Amino acid sequence: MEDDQMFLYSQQSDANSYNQMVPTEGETKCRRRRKKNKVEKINEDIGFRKRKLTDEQVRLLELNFGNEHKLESDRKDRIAMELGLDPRQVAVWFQNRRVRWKTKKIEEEYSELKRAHDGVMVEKCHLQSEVSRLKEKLMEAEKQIQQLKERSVDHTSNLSMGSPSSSCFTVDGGDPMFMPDGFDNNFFYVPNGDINYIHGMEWVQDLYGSLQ
DNA sequence: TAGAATTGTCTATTACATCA
DNA sequence: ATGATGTAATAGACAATTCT
Repeated sequence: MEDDQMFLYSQQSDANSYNQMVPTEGETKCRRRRKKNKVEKINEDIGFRKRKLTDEQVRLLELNFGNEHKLESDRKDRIAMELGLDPRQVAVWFQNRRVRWKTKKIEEEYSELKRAHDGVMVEKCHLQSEVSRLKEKLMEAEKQIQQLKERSVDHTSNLSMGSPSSSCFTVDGGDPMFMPDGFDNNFFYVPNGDINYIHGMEWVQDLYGSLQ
């Protein structure tokens, strides 16, 4: 029965039905909804039903498609002959197969992009939390620096009232400097003997600037 | 060389078969 | 019975190639 249907199909698929329909003059360019053509009407009249290709036919078509997605005329005729199909059927199968292949490829590319995007988003979250953590640390450091300055002012006023302090020293004959309790003096100590408080502040300012 | 015809491919859509 | 899905097939547009 299937062979009979194929025979009928081939009988109906005359050369005219393959030819490209050229739009007639004045015909609108927009797409119209397709109506049944002559061949379809004839097929309907004689009871022709669209049939699926056999597994073997599909297997061989897939094999050919795997080799080359495009279909030259000679190749189309040869495949059609081998499979007992109309060349037009082979061309249609290849066209639909290219569409499926392209759709699948787009889906795969989308999945890949989404995976990459998700990875970047996770990385972004990590970096944002790291920035928050560092900002908190910086604020804490600034608070401590402020406290140091305030104590410095207190010590200065105490000194002026004659209260000595072991944490007091001077830099190049400049203003007296004070270290807070528990603060390691060596933190600002430079081996060549140059004790430089200002350089220490610059380090903090640089750090702050890089986090802005 | 220009323009008509042909050919192949694409997108959009329809029609039909099959299955849950 | 029926809606969803897959796929064979068609229509129409367009570009490249061939023909006259």
